[in-house]
Amino acid sequence: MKDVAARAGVSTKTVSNVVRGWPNVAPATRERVQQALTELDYRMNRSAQTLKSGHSHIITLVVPWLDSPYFAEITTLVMREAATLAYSVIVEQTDGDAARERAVLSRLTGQLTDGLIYSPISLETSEIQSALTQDLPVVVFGERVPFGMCDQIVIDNVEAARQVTKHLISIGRKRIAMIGSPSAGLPERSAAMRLDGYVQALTEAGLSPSPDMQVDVQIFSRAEGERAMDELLVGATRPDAVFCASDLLAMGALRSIRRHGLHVPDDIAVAGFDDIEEGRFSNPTLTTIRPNKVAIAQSGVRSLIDRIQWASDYRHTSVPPRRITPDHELVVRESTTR
Amino acid sequence: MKDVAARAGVSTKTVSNVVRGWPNVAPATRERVQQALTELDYRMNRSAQTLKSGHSHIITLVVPWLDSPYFAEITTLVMREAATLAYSVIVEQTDGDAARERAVLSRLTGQLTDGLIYSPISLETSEIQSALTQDLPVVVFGERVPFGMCDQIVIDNVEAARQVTKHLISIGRKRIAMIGSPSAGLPERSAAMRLDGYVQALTEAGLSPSPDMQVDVQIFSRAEGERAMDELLVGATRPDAVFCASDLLAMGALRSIRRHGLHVPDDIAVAGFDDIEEGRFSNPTLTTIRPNKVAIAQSGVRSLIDRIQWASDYRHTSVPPRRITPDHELVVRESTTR
DNA sequence: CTGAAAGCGCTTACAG
DNA sequence: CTGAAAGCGCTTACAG
Repeated sequence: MKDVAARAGVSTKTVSNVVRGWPNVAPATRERVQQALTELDYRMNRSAQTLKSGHSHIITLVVPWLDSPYFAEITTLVMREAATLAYSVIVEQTDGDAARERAVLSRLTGQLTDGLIYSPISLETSEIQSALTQDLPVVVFGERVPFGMCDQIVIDNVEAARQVTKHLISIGRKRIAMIGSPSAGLPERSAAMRLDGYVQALTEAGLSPSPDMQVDVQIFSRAEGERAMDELLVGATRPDAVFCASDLLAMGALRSIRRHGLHVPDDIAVAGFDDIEEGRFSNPTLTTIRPNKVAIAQSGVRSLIDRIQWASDYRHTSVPPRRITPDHELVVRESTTR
Repeated sequence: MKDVAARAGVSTKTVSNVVRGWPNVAPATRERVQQALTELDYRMNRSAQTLKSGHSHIITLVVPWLDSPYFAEITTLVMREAATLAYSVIVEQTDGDAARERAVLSRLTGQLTDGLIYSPISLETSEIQSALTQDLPVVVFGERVPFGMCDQIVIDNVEAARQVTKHLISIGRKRIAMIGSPSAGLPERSAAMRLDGYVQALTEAGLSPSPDMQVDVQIFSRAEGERAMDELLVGATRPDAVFCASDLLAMGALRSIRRHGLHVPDDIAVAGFDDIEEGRFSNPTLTTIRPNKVAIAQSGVRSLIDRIQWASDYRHTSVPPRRITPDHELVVRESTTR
């Protein structure tokens, strides 16, 4: 930058003004500086800019598993939205493990990141709370924190689960199981919400929820879905429908049912949750809940960047935490249609 | 750091020595500094460190699509390996679009990244070459650059395609089609390599490759796989086997075949490439080539970090480009087994 | 509209 | 083993 200034015969202040597109530079000066810039093939040193300005234009996205299709899709959309706002994205993976969720939080201040989009699975509210006192802007995806603690983006899991269960009832099923109820190994709050919605729908329809028909899992994976369905199929009463708390679980369930020589949906109807692309091509295609992932990603990124910019402009004032609830819809496919 | 130094009664040099774990600090001094560090809850300012040292400990991974299962799996593994070496990963997505692949390359110098793992799809060799003159360490995944241009990680696509095609021949198939041959819309070099291997295997077995049996695609997606299979099924001769250049294409092909009321593998055997987890649960499960993804990710990250450290230690010498070829294996599943 | 100068928080030869 | 000091490359009040 000093070289550019010398060549253009101005101070570095003016070069900086031109580079950053400030308006009050005389056209002739701007011209001269522009030329020097291109002649010297000037590239801004971002670490110097970051040091001085306090902003890296990098945000960090913390996800439990990037190779889970749902999170891969969300991550893609987050990156797309961040890119349009000129931010880069560092991705961190925790495997949903409490220790690693904690580690990521603890070593964040002073890192090269302006803020955090965080999808906790295992970490307790209190720990998240204390991490929030570092004055790094944070937006949380999901149900893991209570309302009012920080900005959060979360769909109405109870209502969505209720809808899909009602759909299973509406096609005449009576013995409706659920795979993916919460467990010690899976503290994910959304599992509990989805169980709530499922129980509500059954109760409203006069069907009594039975613990025998609810199988918990360690993780939302195909393998766990298959194992859980196996368990249901050796049980006393065979279900005629299964609501899976995620599409990945449903994929495993489909495989188990097939292995047992049964047919979907004739013998057992199957529904999932997430609307991953895989479910639009599986055999049979999968009925599911489609959360508005574009809205989730966009509102997450925008809330975060809002807060980053607000924090730097008005350090003294504070904005109350916001909660954004993207919409969702039931998508009916072959797995619940004759 | 100044505050810490004051509190411990030492210079910032000594604090820096302690923080960075340098050996030559007197135990008593170290002790005092450590205490001051914790009392003040000191966090290193990474942007200052980056500015001064020239290293951000961030690497950038450029992928065409993060929501493609293959790349999601690779990205996960890259991040895991980077984390063990204390590097963070910025992920950039290009959609396989030449303009965006170019953009990512052009705005890299001076960015907060120490190096690049790059998976080009569309960009011409010459353009990649010129970008390589920026002295940022780069490792390329895939076939897009000629040997010797830079470090690259690539499996033997020809041999792998040959193997899978030979397998289809070995189960008695005669009319073996291929989905995913290269096209203008899909300049991906690995598609060409896989076509080569397929043609070689047919020729060796005395079967003559026919252009009618090779359908190109715009992108390795489920939707394109379905479309391509539809095309094959309305053709003059119905294939009795299909080699798909990726598992995602195969997923689409399976759906098309099912829609046409045909059976896999009895009517048509199907094989893919990549071994994404989806193919271990699909109906039927999918025969495929399993590239050693752990090896790909690990050798990519290690080569890059090697080069980053080498570059800073011995600016004057140069290391010749390396080419690493991770192994692969054929995995036979239901889609090619009666 | 433009310049001179301080300073962001580190690292690192150079002395001692 | 430790300190004083320069400097990485920017940004930004403050003058003029």
